[in-house]
Amino acid sequence: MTDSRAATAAAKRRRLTAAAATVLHQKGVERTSIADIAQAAGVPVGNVYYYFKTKDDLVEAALTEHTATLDALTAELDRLPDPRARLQGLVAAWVAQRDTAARYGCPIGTLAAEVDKRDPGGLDESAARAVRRLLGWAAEQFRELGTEDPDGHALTLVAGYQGMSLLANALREPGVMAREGDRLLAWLDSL
Amino acid sequence: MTDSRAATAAAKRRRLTAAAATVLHQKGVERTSIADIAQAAGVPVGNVYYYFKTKDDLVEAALTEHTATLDALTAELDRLPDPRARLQGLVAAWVAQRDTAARYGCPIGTLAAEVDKRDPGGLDESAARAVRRLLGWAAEQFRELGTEDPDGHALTLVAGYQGMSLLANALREPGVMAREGDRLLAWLDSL
Amino acid sequence: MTDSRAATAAAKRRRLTAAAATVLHQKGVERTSIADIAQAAGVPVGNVYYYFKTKDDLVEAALTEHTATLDALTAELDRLPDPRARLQGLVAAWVAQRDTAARYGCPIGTLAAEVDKRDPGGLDESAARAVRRLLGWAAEQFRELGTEDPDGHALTLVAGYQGMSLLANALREPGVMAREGDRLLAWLDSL
Amino acid sequence: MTDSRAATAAAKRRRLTAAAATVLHQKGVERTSIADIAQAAGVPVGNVYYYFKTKDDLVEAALTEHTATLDALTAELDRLPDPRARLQGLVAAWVAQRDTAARYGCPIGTLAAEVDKRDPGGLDESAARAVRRLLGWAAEQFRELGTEDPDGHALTLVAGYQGMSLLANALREPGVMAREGDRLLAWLDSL
DNA sequence: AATGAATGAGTTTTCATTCAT
DNA sequence: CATGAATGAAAACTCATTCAT
Repeated sequence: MTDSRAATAAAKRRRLTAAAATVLHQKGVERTSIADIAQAAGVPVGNVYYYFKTKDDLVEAALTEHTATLDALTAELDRLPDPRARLQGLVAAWVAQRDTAARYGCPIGTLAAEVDKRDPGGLDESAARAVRRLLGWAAEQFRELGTEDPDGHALTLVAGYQGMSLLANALREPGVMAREGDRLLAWLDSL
Repeated sequence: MTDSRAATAAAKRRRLTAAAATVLHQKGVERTSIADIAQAAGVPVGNVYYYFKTKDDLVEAALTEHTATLDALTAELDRLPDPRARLQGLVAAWVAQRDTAARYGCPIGTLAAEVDKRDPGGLDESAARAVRRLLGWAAEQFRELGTEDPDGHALTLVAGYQGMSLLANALREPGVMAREGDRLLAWLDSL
Repeated sequence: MTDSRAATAAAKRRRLTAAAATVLHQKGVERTSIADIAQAAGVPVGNVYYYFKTKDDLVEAALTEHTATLDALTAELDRLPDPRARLQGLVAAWVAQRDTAARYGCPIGTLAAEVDKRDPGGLDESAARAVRRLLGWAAEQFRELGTEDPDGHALTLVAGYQGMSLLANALREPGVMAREGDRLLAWLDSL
Repeated sequence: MTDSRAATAAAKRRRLTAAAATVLHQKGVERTSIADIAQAAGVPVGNVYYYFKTKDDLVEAALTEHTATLDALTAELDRLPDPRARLQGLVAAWVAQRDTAARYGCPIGTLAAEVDKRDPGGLDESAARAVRRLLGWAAEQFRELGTEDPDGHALTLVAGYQGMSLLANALREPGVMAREGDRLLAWLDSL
């Protein structure tokens, strides 16, 4: 009935969003065609536009998806009692993703960089929001930790992550993630 | 005759390289057409192919150009007697470029990220080389400074730069460069 | 039950027809999508096809609707005792619509012109019929007036209307309607 | 050499313009694809964009072409000593085109009507200019004739032409052109 | 070497129409 | 009857690359 239809439709939208998140991350926004995403989602090209009016909408959905993934991770970490442990858990998660990072970079970072070159239209803001979400969570942990200038520390942490992801990617060396990850862990310990 | 021809030709190649470096940085590789670069260089489109066989060649030239700019900077810094001062001079130069970084990101970093998504063909290697050049110079300074693990320190420094550039760009806030720049300076002082 | 259903269905059909008449006039046949008409009528897109098998059918309905509007006007004018007064009433009605005409042209005229370019299929005939209806009514008035060649006079009158509507529209000047309307009134007076 | 190349290029542009003028008139702006025009001109589709950046540019070129045709006609008529004869020559030319008008309408009139529905972008102005050119020439003749309100008379003449073209087209009856043409000739005689 | 012009494949987007429920 | 969803065929436009002089 309407229900099963709706369920199918919602599922398809989700499939498209997931496909967009994955493919855009791996191939980059400009090198990914709508057809690529459609194929990855198992949806006919023409039908994609029923769910997303423009390619930019798909990029935005991908950004939102990556943000949601991040939210799920931080929600999980929020269950830890110690803010320092939470931050270290985050770093550990980053390092755990080292192969992906070395191959494709950080999803949010690379998307933000690409989106920045696109015609203005609010996409930059979506990317900035994703980044701020991460910064905000980190700052909250530093605040709970009692660190002075929690925003500054959050910036340092996230910049460290983006920098190590970019270098790992440029050099195709997952080891960079491990090395810098360790340094960040030690730094967090020292606070 | 041959000389002036050669001079003209060399000049054109240089103009094209410079234009490529600028435009590719500002608009991104995928959003820049050969015609864009040709126009910026004041060279007819058809003529570009006498100097660069493919678009990838132009990207490579741009990468080389940015590396050369970096080389000029480090050569300048090499005249300082103190390795610490040299590293701090580098950071100061980065911070001085904060508006550009906030607008377009670090040239080498953004190009490396974009190049990574392109079809394989050695371009990645060019980007990696540019990154390694910077890492190498920094490591040398740390070595002269007597720091243990100079490579690791270089990695940390450059990752810090790439991270702060990316965040400044994503957030469109030059202030990020200043803030993190100060932190890097303090860190160098503490070594 | 069946009655109210039928009533609802008939109402929907009427809403669609009215929406088609308005939107097709304002946006033009080719620039109007079925979705546009559906939305203007408050009917789900998929449902439109229960009432109109093709887009051409909707265009035809719009043409019929505009003809009906015209019929209502001429029926009203038919109550005037003097045929000359009826014709002048018609001209007055045209002039009263001058802003709409300057913005979108005469509905029947613009639709006829567009329909003429579409694949053959009887639509032309619908447009021609609408035009002939107007010509016929006018000719009848001229006949009652005792004018010689009433068909010719009708042609002159309607051509005058179509011409002034087209010019008013092309120049976006409602004043054209007033100016030529006055001339037509004087002409009718002179007969 | 460059010359023959340039000649070829200019010729191609002319061919495209002529093809655009013809095809857009016959099939209408919205029903004509770039491929249609390219084919009519014997030019590969992709190459069209070297000469005309957008479809709108092609429409504008067609409008200009039709205006040029009109200019050629009026220039010819300008050689007649009597302004009344010039105006009657214009009407005669219209009537001579009656089959085309009955089949496709007046080029300028139909283009103006279609262009009016397109996204704004100056095309309306091009159409209005074409119409004003005709109006201006006619007004000049009436002025020389010593008629009072030459602008008004010009409007009446051109509106008459547009109206009869539209009706002839809608009814597919070239006879309308002849009939109304005769009336216009008589009217000019009576002034 | 220089250069305006050509080419053809690819991309995003729109839409009339159909279908499954 | 109702309706959200599907589909596939265009269409406009872009561009790296090549070619004829």
